[in-house]
Amino acid sequence: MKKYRTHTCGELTKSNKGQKVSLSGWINKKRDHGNLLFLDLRDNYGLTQCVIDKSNDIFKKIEKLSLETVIKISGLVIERDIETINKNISTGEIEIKINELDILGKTKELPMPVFSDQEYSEEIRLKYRFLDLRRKKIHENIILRSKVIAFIRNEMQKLGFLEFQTPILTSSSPEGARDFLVPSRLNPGKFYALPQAPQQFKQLIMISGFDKYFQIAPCFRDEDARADRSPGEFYQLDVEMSFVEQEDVFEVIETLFMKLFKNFSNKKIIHKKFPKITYEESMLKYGSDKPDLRNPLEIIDLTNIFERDDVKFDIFKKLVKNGSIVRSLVTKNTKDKPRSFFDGIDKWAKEQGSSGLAYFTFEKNDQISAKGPIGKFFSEMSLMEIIKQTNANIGDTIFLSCGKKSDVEKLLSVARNKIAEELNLIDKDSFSFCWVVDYPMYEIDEITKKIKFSHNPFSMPQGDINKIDLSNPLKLKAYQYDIVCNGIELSSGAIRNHIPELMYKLFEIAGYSKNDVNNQFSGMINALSYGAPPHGGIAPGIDRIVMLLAGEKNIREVTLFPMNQNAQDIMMNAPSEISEEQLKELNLSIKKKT
RNA sequence: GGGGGUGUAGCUCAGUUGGUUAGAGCACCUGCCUGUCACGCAGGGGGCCGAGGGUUCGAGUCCCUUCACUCCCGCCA
Repeated sequence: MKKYRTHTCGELTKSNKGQKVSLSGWINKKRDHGNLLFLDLRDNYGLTQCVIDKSNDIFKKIEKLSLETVIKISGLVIERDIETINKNISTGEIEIKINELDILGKTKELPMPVFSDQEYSEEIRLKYRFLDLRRKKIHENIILRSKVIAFIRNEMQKLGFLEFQTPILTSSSPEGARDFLVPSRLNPGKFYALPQAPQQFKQLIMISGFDKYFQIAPCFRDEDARADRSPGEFYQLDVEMSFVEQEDVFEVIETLFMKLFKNFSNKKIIHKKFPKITYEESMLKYGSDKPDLRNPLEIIDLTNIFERDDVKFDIFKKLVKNGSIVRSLVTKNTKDKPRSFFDGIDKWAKEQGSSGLAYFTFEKNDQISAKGPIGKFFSEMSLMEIIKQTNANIGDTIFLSCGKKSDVEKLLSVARNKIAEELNLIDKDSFSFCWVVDYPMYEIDEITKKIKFSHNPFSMPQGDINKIDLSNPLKLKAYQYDIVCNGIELSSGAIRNHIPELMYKLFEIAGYSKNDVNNQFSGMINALSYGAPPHGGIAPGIDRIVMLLAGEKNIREVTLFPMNQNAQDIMMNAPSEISEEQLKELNLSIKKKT
């Protein structure tokens, strides 16, 4: 017989009736009736009710045990009377009549309860993460994460992909996020960088002839946190394929995601074939390159309306004359919504740092008119034109934002979500995937006004490779794509540029000389010169996939040991100071704060 | 770097217009209780009201500064 247990706490049923068993686990809950005591024992697998009465000598000892003590109990499996069966747990038909007890691990008074539905502050949860992780919901999330990763590995292998590990200590690269740096002892004054993604390595794997690669890859970026973004580290399903075009990558990912989401969730997947939306269209209709397609609202440009003489709304007209744009959102049949609803939206918009959202509702008595604070500024003809352009009906409301293009996009993008939430337009029981394609190769840096890569500098520009027109770089599109689900960006990817001469030209536009490229991407550019296959890939975020499947809004709910917003691990006390010896060995000195 | 929210018992929270000795539930301790499954009942211990300064006869409450956590913006090829 095993030392600690014959069964787990989740497996005994009435078919085990009469057996002498041993269970080990945590005391989840005690119900002490004075002469009779119930004790719920918990382990990874479930709960089992154990019972003891005062006729047993160890009754007094058990009474004194506090919750979360780890014990081993032995006793007989008893079938419960029908009226005392607990249907909520798998072992609810039976209980164990305790006759032996071993205390395996004592506990101090708990800083946070384990068995409770209450919510706790992040601080206490992260500090005592090992207690937090005993709680049901997050415990199950972490198990789900394990199963999702196992499933992905299995599917990828079935699709013919090979899993490889790439270096964790690598070189810093100039593009992209801030690097985490590691000083080199053997090379004083020099630093390794932790990979932001195995980008160059996965391309090198293709050039090495392995054809199809994947990895559950840790990625490190020293950027500020968000609810859906851990500070420090996260995991990607890193994928790269040789001799492929964009569509080949899409096919693999769609196959995998359909299976994955069907297997781990009951929510419906709205599109069997994921729709493709161009970057330009997405920015116009949704104000964002990660649209939530569960949301039926779409943004429509109405700048032209404010160039008409029969529209008297001078604030917008003046702005439009100076180059501003006007875009709108239409809500269906909202004429009976109280004034407080509309003013609430406007107030909210102002809180977002904008100048607010103007609005009016279409009415019809003798003629079409607009009701609302700015309604009087519009002639009937202009209203009819708005109705034509927006497909609105009488009774619908139109919200207007005016300003600089990027500001209008940003505001209406969040307003779209806000208004849809308020009107309950989003089907929370579904997944809506889409591809965002045709990203521009370059964009203007708003601060330096210089041309820079808008995404990945290694992407292949669209068009015939041999005669790509580089004279107007801002018009150049790349084979660069994102996959989005429910407004969450899961991944971006690209067909890579495998032609060194073309790469030099593209880098030159972004201000890198041939020498810069040779120095900063030496490994890659060198390898591309020795026979590189056309290749491309993608890297979906594992944490965000699990978040979606678990129905969580915060990435820490699916991460075992996350850091807090200031990138500290308050349980392990990281980051921490290091000794003088260590500094000396690394040739470093710390500047004292002034 | 900027903006919002929060901070009161081990935990989750209440605390009126500034006014007696700062409360509740859970947890902990003591007692009672043989069918509970969020067991019940009675009692008890536990507070630098995040910190510092100010206004006031009097501050958990008002003002200023500051710290921590969190959400958002910037940032995230």
